[in-house]
Amino acid sequence: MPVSRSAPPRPDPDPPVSRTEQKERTRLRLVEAALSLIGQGRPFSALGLREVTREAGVVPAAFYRHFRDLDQLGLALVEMGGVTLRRLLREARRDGIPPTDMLRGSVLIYKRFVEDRPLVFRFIAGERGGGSRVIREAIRTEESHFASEMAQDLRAIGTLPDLSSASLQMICGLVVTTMLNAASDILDLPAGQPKREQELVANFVRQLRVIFLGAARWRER
Amino acid sequence: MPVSRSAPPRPDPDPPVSRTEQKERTRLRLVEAALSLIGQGRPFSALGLREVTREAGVVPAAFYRHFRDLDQLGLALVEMGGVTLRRLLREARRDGIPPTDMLRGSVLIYKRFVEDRPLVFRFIAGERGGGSRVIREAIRTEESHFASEMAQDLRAIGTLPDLSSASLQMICGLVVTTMLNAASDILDLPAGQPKREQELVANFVRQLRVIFLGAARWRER
DNA sequence: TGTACATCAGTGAACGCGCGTTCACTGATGTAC
DNA sequence: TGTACATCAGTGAACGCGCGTTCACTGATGTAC
Repeated sequence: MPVSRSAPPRPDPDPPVSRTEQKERTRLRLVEAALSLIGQGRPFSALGLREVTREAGVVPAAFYRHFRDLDQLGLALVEMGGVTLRRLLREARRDGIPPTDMLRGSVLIYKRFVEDRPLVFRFIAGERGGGSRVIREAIRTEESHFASEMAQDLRAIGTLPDLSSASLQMICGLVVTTMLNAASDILDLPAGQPKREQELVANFVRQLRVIFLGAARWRER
Repeated sequence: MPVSRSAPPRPDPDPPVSRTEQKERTRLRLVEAALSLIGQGRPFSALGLREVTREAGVVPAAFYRHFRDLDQLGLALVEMGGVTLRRLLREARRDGIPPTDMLRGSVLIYKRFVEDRPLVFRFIAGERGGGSRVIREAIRTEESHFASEMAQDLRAIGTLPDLSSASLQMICGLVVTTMLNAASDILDLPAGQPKREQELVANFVRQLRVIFLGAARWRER
């Protein structure tokens, strides 16, 4: 396919990739290779280094330019999960939540996130209980940060004004585990069962409703 | 150590082990070897067949006399978990629960079970989200049976009489995930931190209280 | 009860294979002058 | 701008090792007569 001789020099047909940039890309490919294998149903804790590099299309030794071992790659995935969750909150805050059905609104935002980055959620929900110790701990930390932020947001919009911060945190913790559990259930559905999926979502909404009903009646001491 | 010559023939010094009996014992040793490795912090999904047989003190090939592969051994562990949970309910039923502080009473029974068979709980809590598909599904099934049974018990003792069976089931589902999550947290505590542990248990009790408060206010439709 | 044969749980050796890690390398990108 | 050298992300080959699985076996338990 001949190219017009008189074409002006395009600024960046193949934009000059700096070394750091190139490195960053490879790193990302490793991370996404791991996610892709998780997506094929393999638990992260059972992945092999060679398996990941193969999927990423690099030679095994290249792995070590980016991570000391698989646990370190796992921690990068935890970090991604944390970023995703924080984006979720930010988006919910920005949109404002329809006060008429705040709960269902939040769940729909959440559902969109889970469907958007299903593999990250599968990773988090999967390794939360069953990964290596260091990864479990990292996920716990991320979860509790998320719960704290959620508690702050609830406080800011004046939900449950009578609760102490500690109680609000405790309740958000409960919400978070319920959320992650729901994600895990939804992701395990065989594709193309919208009926089952709606049921699961409805059940999830009901569970959250129970929690918030209880929270509203909660009395300190 | 000399033995009295006139000792009557003891009935079963080394009781005659039938072949089936012996086989059953070896099978149990395999199962417990897997549990022991889990107890050393390794996720079940990352265990190897040779690793398990080594721990059990048999030759690798012997494994195949008992299980087709590791997944089948995993299913045996799920089964054990189910049995443990059912025992838990039975015991709670038998003891009757002090009506004054039913919730804390139940939690203490639960805590005893978790401490009694920590490895089974670690396995369940760990593979629930992150194991192979077949094991995840088996655990889900076990969980939902447990939730149903719990719902029946609640109905029988007249708790939450106004709720439909579906709602009761939904709420028990929430209770079960909260329970398993608490088990996972408690088991990850470094040993000898009774203070942290009490906190976790207290938090767990509070979360259940919130759920039951909410359940009491729940109105169908 | 005693004997001869069948069963089969567990053995031990062997297999081919993919694993994680190391190493010296190469060649494109970056830097100094 | 041009040149000479430094850096270092990714390569390819090699290593020793433990893996899962197979196989013919052995010897104690079980069964038939």
